Amino acid sequence: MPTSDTRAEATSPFLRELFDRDSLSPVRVRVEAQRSIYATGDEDDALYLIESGQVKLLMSSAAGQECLVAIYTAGDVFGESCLQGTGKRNETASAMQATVVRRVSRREFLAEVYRSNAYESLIRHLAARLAERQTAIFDLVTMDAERRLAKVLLAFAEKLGAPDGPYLRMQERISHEDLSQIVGTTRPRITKFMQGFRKAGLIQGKRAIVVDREKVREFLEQE
Amino acid sequence: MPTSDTRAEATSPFLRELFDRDSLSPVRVRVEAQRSIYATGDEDDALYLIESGQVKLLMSSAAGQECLVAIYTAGDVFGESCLQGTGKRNETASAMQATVVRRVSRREFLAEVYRSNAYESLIRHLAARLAERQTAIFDLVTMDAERRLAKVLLAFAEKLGAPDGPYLRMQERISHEDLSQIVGTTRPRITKFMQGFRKAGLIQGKRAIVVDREKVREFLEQE
DNA sequence: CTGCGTCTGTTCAGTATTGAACATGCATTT
DNA sequence: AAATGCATGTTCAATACTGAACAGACGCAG
Repeated sequence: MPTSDTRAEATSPFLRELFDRDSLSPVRVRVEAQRSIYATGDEDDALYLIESGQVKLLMSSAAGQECLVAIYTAGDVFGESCLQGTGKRNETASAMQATVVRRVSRREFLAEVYRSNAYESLIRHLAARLAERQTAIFDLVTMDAERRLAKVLLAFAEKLGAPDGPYLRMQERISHEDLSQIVGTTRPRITKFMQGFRKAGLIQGKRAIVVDREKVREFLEQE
Repeated sequence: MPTSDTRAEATSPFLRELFDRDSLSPVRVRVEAQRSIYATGDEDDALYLIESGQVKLLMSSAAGQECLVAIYTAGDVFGESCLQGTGKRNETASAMQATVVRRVSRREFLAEVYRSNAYESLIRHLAARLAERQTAIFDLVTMDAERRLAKVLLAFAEKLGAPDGPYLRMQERISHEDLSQIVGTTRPRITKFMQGFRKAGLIQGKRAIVVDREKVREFLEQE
């Protein structure tokens, strides 16, 4: 019974802390909204910590098809794909709003992991991300689009939302367009589902989305 | 343009070698066809090397829905999910035929990685698996079922097949049922697609599937 | 060589999903 | 306040997909 936070993953504190070490010399980079930090095919051999803002990770095909793999926010580390050691990115990281990141090269990062004997933590982290992706695959194969959307909303609410009675209030908006690229369906479909959810009381509001944790869980339970 | 071997992943030689070290004391286990090596919820804290046979990794829900995440064969290492350190399995590994595996506990495995200073290799391996899963997600979100099937066939042929002219001949069969759980569609659908592929010359034969690498690639290219 | 079980082939009605088009709403700029 | 631009809402015909049911083929154990 997979219940992981599909594509709204938390970063383990240890990874975050690594970026604070004096021995590292992270470069602080400010990125405009809609600008990419790295793109498919780039030779970018670094990891990033988000100081503020929001970043989406997307894969795309030559034909222009896109899929949103994950969204990261302040405190998250992303760019682990460089740990493959191929030197090339196979996805694009793009700022969803004005964002500030700290950048550390793979070599420096790994050297610091070595110095602090933190390999097992890093391995734990990667194994956990692997499990999350695996759960995402399971969801795509076995659940219908509506359910997948509910799950994604719940995941984001739990990651980004502030408690508000039985609700979780999300400050950051996610466009229907983005949601469709996460869920794997079309934009009009998302609109329809969202309306249904609103009617059923699973979510509330338009500007800031407010999610009723329990009701969404209930919806996901029912066969 | 993701082109990884979706769900037919090769194991890096270094991982395989680790299982040969004298300092490790792997337990050799013989598993009957259709028996599971570990199952969802099990407390199984080990990695496995396949000596002979074939293993499928599947995730399942309480409702009985299943999804085939990966297939591993002789020489592959699986069970990395234990590296999360939760002590519990969140997927099931099941022998598709009589299979012999070598089992090494996580602690022993990591100790050996430490002794041989091979952390970076392990990290590379995990990062690569992560990228593969990511590609699988992309495929599920952006491609239709027929294309996904073509891709899966190609991946397996390249992993398991022996060259035979322009073809790759697969000794091991994969049932339509299994394929449907990989691709995320129904069994009758797979049958239909396979017939279409046969007509178009992408594949040949019934017993042993024979795949025309080039033709399948062509099919995948065409938008 | 017979029966059994498993896998493949086939059909189909019902449903879900796509993709394209157009309409509306809501901020931001001028 | 009008104009602009972007996100959401709405519709619909065409298509893809599901799930269930049944038939045939094949391999294997008795």
